[in-house]
Amino acid sequence: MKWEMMQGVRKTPLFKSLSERDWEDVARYLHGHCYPADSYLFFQGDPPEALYIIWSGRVKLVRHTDQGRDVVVTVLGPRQLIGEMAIFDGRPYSMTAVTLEDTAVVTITRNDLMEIIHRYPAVSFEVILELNRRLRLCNELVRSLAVDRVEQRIARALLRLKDLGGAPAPEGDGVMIDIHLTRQDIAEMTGTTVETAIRVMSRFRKSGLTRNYKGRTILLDIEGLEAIARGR
Amino acid sequence: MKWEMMQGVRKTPLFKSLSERDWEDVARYLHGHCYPADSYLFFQGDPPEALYIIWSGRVKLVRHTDQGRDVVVTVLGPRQLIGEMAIFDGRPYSMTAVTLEDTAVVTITRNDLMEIIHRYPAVSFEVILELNRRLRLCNELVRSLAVDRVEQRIARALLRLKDLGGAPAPEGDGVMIDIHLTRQDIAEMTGTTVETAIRVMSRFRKSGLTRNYKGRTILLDIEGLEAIARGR
DNA sequence: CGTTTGCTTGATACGTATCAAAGTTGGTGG
DNA sequence: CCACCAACTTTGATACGTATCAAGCAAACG
Repeated sequence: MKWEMMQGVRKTPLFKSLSERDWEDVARYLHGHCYPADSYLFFQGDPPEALYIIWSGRVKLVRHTDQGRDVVVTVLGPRQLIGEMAIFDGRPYSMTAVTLEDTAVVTITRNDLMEIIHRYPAVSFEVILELNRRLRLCNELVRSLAVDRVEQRIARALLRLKDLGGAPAPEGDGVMIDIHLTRQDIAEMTGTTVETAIRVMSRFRKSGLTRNYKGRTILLDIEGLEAIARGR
Repeated sequence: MKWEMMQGVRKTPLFKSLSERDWEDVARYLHGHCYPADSYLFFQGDPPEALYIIWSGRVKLVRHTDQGRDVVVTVLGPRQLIGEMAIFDGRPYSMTAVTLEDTAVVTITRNDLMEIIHRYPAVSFEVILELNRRLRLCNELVRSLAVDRVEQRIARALLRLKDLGGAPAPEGDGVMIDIHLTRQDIAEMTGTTVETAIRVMSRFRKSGLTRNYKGRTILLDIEGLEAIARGR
């Protein structure tokens, strides 16, 4: 595995508190992999094999339902973990992980991770913090789905995506969400249908809140979107 | 604190793997408290003081929104933890905890718990498993809110409540949900309004799926409810 | 008791899903 | 370079589920 990649992983919250010596021990368990866009890291229902740490690229986590409709629970980027849940309790992955772009990851097998956790309490504590973070985000999502209208939920989703994949807009001003997402993805993130997502998005565009640029969305009026996210 | 209470807490997943000696050490940090029905353990926004372990009774966790509407994220019963999230990352409680009945709890202050976690890795691992469980439930809730109709969500909620507070029906057959919940609570659990919750509940009753008994709900046709929960 | 709290029903309005069809874009191979 | 195909986007018409508003009723309670 490339050296820079190792250094990146070493600075991950999960491992940052390890001493140099302990880190060298842990590093032996790491493996590097690359995936092209639109490939699957694992499927919902698969037995948990490994923990993934994203090095570069983005991955979406999709929850499938009995009858067709999917829910995109979250999109993850560099330094974030995938598959922790299944790893710890040993039950099958509860979602499918799909790359949105070319993606490089570092993996640790379930057995190795378990060993690491029991050997290094500091890692264990970081895991607790990470699960906590996820739980807070998830609760927020529940609240939003329960009480907000589609318009608010989409505004919220855009703002969240800006934090994850925001970059200065390539021309003019605003912040570009540099992640390839279809309207279908946005619909599935916000629990609505493609058509409704499209209608809302173009309403945003016509109001000057956003702009499109080569398939990406540029946020022009963050405050305006925040006002909508809060409910007008 | 009463001895039987201590024994109960000792058998909690969190502590069950401790040796007798370690347990005696940990037990010094525990405190017992009692609350009448409809009282508050803490409010959303309060700084995190303590972890609560329910000894008897039920507690609901409510998330307040900026403009009035609330969401009941979950209902918890004996042996379950409350407040872990806030404890670990130190941020304010993200929800309000309200007792639904007379409730006895055991508490551990934040500082003490942190110390315990760092001293006993086994406890730490149990915490990870518990957060995991919560996260899975939360994701399931997200999926349900995103794609299911109110009828399905309420059916699901009833089935979940049965697992939490189910008891053989006192007369006739069926399973009684022995938790005092208003229609308002059910509405807030499923992200709908009182009126709609009432309409759905009485439709269930008229179809012979449920029955009312002194303010409690008795589930008569579990399979029928499961069919609705899966979407007809 | 009167008052509060929770339950119930009905009429109406609005948001969103659904179905249908056409326009747009990007990529592939001839 | 163009033609073509598939995937994605867009718009419109309509139907349905649910929220909202309004009012009456029952049970619990101080």
